[in-house]
Amino acid sequence: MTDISRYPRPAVAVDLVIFTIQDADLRLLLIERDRPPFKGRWTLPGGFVRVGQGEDQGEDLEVAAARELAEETGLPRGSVYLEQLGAFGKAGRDPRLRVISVAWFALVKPELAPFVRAGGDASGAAWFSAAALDPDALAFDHAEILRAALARVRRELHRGPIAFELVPEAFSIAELRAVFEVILGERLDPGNFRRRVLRMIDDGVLEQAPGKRITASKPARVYRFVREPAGGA
Amino acid sequence: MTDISRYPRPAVAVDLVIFTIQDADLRLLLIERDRPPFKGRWTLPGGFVRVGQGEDQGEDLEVAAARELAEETGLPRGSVYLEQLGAFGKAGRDPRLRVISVAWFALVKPELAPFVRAGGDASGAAWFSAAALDPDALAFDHAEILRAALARVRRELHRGPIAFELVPEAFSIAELRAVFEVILGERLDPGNFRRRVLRMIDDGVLEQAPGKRITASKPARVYRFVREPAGGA
DNA sequence: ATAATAGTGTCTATTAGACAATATCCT
DNA sequence: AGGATATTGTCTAATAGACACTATTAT
Repeated sequence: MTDISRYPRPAVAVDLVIFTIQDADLRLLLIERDRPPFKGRWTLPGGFVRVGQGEDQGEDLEVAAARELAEETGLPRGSVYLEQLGAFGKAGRDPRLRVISVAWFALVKPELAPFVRAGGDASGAAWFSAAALDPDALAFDHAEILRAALARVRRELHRGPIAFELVPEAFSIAELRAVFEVILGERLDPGNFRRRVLRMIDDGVLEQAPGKRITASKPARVYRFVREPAGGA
Repeated sequence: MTDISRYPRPAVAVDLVIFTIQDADLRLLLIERDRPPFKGRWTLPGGFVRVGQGEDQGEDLEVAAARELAEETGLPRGSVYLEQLGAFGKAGRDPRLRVISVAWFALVKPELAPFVRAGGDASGAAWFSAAALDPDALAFDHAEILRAALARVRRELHRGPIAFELVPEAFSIAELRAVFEVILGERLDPGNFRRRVLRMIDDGVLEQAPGKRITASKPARVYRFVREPAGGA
């Protein structure tokens, strides 16, 4: 307890569970490892937190997460929702050395997803269907992290802004419902779901947006978040 | 990206927000710092994660939290509820060196609280009323951690096991209601609250316990969690 | 007897959910 | 015209909340 700078320290990393919606499917971005350990296996994108020397203490934890997010996706900072999941720090989770990872989940709006450099590139990054993927195929303890992320997203879907971060600026009720359905993994009644959304309009959370969404049949109205608070009461 | 063991690393600590209920009041355990920085100020109990050398990677993150909890309270492991809050890692949060802290909250059952070595001891530990305490009086960024802990406990009070961890094994409905009231900071209707609890009996979550709770007037029935699942359906 | 708290009853409003029916637009 | 989806309507059950009332015990 005397000289705290003398004790051995763990490396600290940030790992990201980056979700998006594509083809009415919940997907996440994975990276193929090109070196041992777990060479050839898929992992969550991530990296080490930059820690300075002496006076400079380095970057904030959240800045590290945002930096990795920008590096891995190529998307501008602030354009993607980012929230901390928690710290994962079992001994031995990285066989090389002691690493404590702070995990985050990110939500990429579907219209941005095509700009993410993933796919045929040499980047080694690709989108995977969350439903089809076996978490245990991931390297390190990333299965545990992924499961926690899915549980968290499902749990907060009803209360928080999660669904709205996975839908375009202006969205139809059916599009929002599709996000709910694919995350929860169950069909929702269109009529009942519509009522829930309409109630948010009464509450001043949403408003009608200009334009309509062309579908296979009758076009649907589109909605968006209200920008300025309605200044009620 | 080549030799990951070469980069500077942060120190990693665990900090604890240890709650209990005493005198119908939500309290938390604080420690008075006996050295700079922040000498004489109060802080959340905590300590550094033990990281080994070479083969030995040291203790799990959760083990570190449980160890600190046992050390600071003197209570046996496993007797106190412990849950992770998240990682706090702003640069400069500890002026001495870069420290990333993983915060946890703990819930001490009221009948155990008297055994915690706090009070007149030389330990420098004491219980503080959560309502009366000004979080900004705490050292480091512990105000932020405390606020997050309070928000989390309030948010999960309705859904999770939190309230039941702050009440004796066998508890009256009024005692459980008092926990809700002191955490939420508002009065709850006794009749309506009772119905909520009774519904949990229908659901097989609670059952009547032997004995009664003596009050200033009419004694109250006491309840407890069911041990064996009711094996229904 | 009285105070105090346990416990019950009742009424209203809100919400979720199942499900049917109608409206509107594309092809 | 026919198919598909948006949109509306209706009914039931569950729940929260306000509030009045009764029952039981300590003093």
